Amino acid sequence: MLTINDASKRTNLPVKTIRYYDEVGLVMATGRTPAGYRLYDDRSCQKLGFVQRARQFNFSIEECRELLSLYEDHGRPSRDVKKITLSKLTLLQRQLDDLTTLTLELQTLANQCTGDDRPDCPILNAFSAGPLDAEA
Amino acid sequence: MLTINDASKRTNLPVKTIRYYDEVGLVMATGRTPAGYRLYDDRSCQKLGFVQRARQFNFSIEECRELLSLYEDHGRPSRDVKKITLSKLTLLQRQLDDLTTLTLELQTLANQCTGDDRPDCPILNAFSAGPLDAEA
DNA sequence: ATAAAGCCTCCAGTAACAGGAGGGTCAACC
DNA sequence: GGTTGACCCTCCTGTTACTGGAGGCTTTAT
Repeated sequence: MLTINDASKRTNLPVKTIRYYDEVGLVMATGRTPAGYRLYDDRSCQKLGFVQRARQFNFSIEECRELLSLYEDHGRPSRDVKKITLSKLTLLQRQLDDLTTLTLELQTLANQCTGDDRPDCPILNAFSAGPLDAEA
Repeated sequence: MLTINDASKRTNLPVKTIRYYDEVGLVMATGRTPAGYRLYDDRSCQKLGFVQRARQFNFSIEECRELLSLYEDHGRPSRDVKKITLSKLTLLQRQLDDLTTLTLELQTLANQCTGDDRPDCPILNAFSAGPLDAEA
C-alpha cells in the first residue's frame, strides 16, 4: 500500500490532483489509515496513469470516467470505446481548423505591420474595422 | 445613445457579456439614465466590436485591455502592437503543434481499433500501458 | 390599468485544478 | 522524552470569461 506521495511519484501526477480525483470519485483511494491517510495500491496507480494519459488526449474528467468504466468492464465491446474516441477526434479536428485559421490570419496581420514608430498599424485597423479577409 | 440591448444587437455580443465588460472596466458604458440603465454610443460600440474580434483571436481580457489602450492612444507606435501580436503567435503555434500531435496519435489508435463486439481495444490498451509511439 | 419586455444588482456555477491556512501524524535523532 | 522536519488532512479561495437565474424596478404598448 502506497501513500499519496508514493502514488504521486509513481504516476507523476501532483498530489493535489490525485486528491482531487479522489474527491470527485474518478479514482478513489483504495483505503485509509486509522489516521485518515489515503492509501493506493497497484491497481489504483494504474488507473491514475490511465486517467493521466486520457487527459493528455484532451478527454474531460467526465469522459475519463466513462472510459474508465469501459476499461474496468472486462467484457465491453471495443465499439463503444471507438465511438467515444471518434467523436472526440471530430472535436479535435474542429479545434485544429479554428486554430489554424486564427494563426494564419494573425500571421498575415503581423506581416503587414511595419512594427516601427509610426502609429499606423494594420493589426489595430483590422480589429477596428471588422472581419477580415486574410489575403496578402 | 443606445441601450445595452441595442448595443448587443449592433455588436452581436450577448447583453450579459457587455455588462461583464463594463463590470471589469474593459469597455465601460458611456453613461447611465436616471434609472440606472447603461448607455452606449457609437464609439463604445466600436470598442466592443474591437474587443470581440480580438477575443476571436484568442487574446485574453487583459491582453484586450492592453491592445485597447494602444488603440485608444492615437500616437502609439505600431511596434508595441506587433510585439504583443508576435508573442501571441508563438503561443498559438505551440498550441497548434500540441493539438496536431494529439490528433495524430488518437487517429492512429482509432484506426487500430476494430470497433466491433470484441473487448480487445488498442485505445484502452494504449491508455493503460503507458506513453505510446504513434507508429502505424 | 396592466401586461410584456427590458433593465438593474447580486449570487451561484462552470473545468480542473493550484495555493495556502491551520492543524494532526509519523519517523528519526539527541 | 522532546523536538525537528516531512508528510498528511480538510477547508477556503482564486483562476478565466463568462452564463443562468432570482428578485425587483422601469419603460413601453395596449
